[in-house]
Amino acid sequence: MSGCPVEATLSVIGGKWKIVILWRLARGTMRFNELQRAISPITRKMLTEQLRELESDNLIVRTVYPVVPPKVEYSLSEYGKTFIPVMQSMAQWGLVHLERNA
Amino acid sequence: MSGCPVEATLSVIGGKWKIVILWRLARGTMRFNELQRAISPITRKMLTEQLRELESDNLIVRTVYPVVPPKVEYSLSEYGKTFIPVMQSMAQWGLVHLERNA
DNA sequence: TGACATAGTACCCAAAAAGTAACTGTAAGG
DNA sequence: CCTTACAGTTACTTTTTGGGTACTATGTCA
Repeated sequence: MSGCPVEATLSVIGGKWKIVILWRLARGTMRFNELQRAISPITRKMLTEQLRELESDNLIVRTVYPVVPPKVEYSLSEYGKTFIPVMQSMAQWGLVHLERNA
Repeated sequence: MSGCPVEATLSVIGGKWKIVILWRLARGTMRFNELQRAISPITRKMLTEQLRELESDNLIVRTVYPVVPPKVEYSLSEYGKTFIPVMQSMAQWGLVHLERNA
């Protein structure tokens, strides 16, 4: 919107849960309910919304298996993987921050 | 809250404008109205709130000069400066993202 | 026959975040 | 004497966000 790179990043990961979701998926593919349990107390509604947005930004890939009960897997796209270094630098700083405020 | 380093980082910079403010201050000290003009359309209220929170997290320093009209300067604290690399990696990724979606 | 599991959607309401407008004090400049 | 500048604060309204509940489909298991 503004052309500022930092704001561009924020617009993609601005959602309350997006980075947490991406951070989980960085460790590997997960199913919907798996994500929900991992990130609790996120609600199904919020999880769905955030996943849809991440998908439309091409950061994650949604794979539906036509089975019953339904099976849907989420994973980072190749593009989404380019975001891992950013999250790593966040994690590193967060670690220091946690120690500092311990 | 959760002990997750990424979430810890998010809790500090979660405000809508915080990173933008920090990113500005990374280039140097700024006065209140200077910041407001630079970050428009942020409102005075929001700017005040975000600055106060950043200050109480010790990321920025507020310096008041007892003159009329008032003069208040904001700058990154030493601790705040440790966040610059994180913002740089965000900016880098944002640049690629902007090009990709150009 | 009936419950269970998965991955959602639809709708309504409450809470939180953000915006708006008016007000503060004081000195300088016209 | 009236206006402008700065750096806010306060009260009120609006918008956005998030939560709760109920509902969907259908194959398997008991």
